[in-house]
Amino acid sequence: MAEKAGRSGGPRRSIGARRNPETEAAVLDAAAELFLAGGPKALSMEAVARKARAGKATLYRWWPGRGALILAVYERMKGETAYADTGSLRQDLVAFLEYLMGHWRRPVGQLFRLIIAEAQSDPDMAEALDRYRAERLAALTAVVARGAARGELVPGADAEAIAEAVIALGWLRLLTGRTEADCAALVNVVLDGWVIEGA
Amino acid sequence: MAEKAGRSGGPRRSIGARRNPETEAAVLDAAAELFLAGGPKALSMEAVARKARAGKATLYRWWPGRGALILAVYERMKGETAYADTGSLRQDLVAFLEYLMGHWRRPVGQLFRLIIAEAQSDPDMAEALDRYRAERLAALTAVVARGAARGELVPGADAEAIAEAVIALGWLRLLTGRTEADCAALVNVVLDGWVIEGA
DNA sequence: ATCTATCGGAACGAATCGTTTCGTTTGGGT
DNA sequence: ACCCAAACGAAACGATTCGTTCCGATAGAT
Repeated sequence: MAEKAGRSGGPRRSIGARRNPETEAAVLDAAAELFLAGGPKALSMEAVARKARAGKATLYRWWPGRGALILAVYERMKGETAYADTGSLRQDLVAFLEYLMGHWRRPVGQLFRLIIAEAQSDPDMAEALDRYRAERLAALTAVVARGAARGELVPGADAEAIAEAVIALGWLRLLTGRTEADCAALVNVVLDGWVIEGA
Repeated sequence: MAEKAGRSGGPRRSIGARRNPETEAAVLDAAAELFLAGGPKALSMEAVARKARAGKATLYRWWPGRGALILAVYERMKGETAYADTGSLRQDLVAFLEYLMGHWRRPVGQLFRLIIAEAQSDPDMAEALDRYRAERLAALTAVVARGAARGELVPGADAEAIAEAVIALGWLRLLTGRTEADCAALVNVVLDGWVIEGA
């Protein structure tokens, strides 16, 4: 279960007046394993410290609280998001949504659900989530704008609004546990008003 | 602060082998006041029992846990949802979304955010939320279908998908603290693909 | 009159939180 | 080469919450 210290069986010691990477890794490993095994409430500072064989003082030295630790685990788990460029806006959006849904069917989806949940009461988490959301919205807006530049959309279409609607559907499906979806149909609802069918 | 017992200053006693409505009211009042004053984490079973001058055993007798208590408070705070019938589907949806957003700008919106958050880790809460969401989705789907029956939509339009998209935008805005929105624009993004403009 | 379910109150053990203290380890500044 | 500062694990602290379990008192139901 990788509950032992970094290398050998002995406990990790200080490596001097600087942060010990083994400790950081052990803590993040422990947090991820606890979350995957027991869900959100299993991820407590106490439990993480125990499993990682780290002192609580060490945890609070590097992560201000549970929220920061969750974010750190997420940053470590999430991969790069791919934004396809198929030449067709519709296909690009379907590919994005299918990637997103597939991604969220994995443990990282549960973690993202937890982040959204925590953000409803933790201001720091809310701010981090908002940054992340804005970043994703900007990237997807660029995809839509690219399609518009190719002349795929009627004039006056609001690229950001379209991107936000796609993201909104993704969030709703994630939060209500319905990530098995017909992504093409979901995209159609949003997009059909704006595409030039003949194109 | 209405922390005293129901009528006079004396503590509430049992009124016999049946539930005391004053106790129920005092508990729900206390829970609502604690939430409004101190946010989600202020609403603990302990604090509610203290403020309501009720025994914890009494709380757990009537509400299995924090989740059930939150739901009870929400049921008491939420009003009837109005579904306008203006004769125009677009106006109906805009009216719905404006009502929803206006509603959510009030404390009940914070409470609904909390319910969504708790539902991410509490199965009972998730089930209650899903029932509520399905109910709202059905009602809004009926509004869309009514418009379709009036011939406002192109044939083949998926009323439920359109309704879900509108709801998804509402949720995203609520969860990210952006309930001040141009509801007409939000509706347009979803609806423009399906309306028959000439109608 | 007895039964029974409720009420407030108190206490319980367990768990978590966030902080603090302690002794040890070791790199980096002087 | 020496010593200080910082990181480390471990343990303990008081406070809070949880969910349960007793208790004596109350008063409708039978």
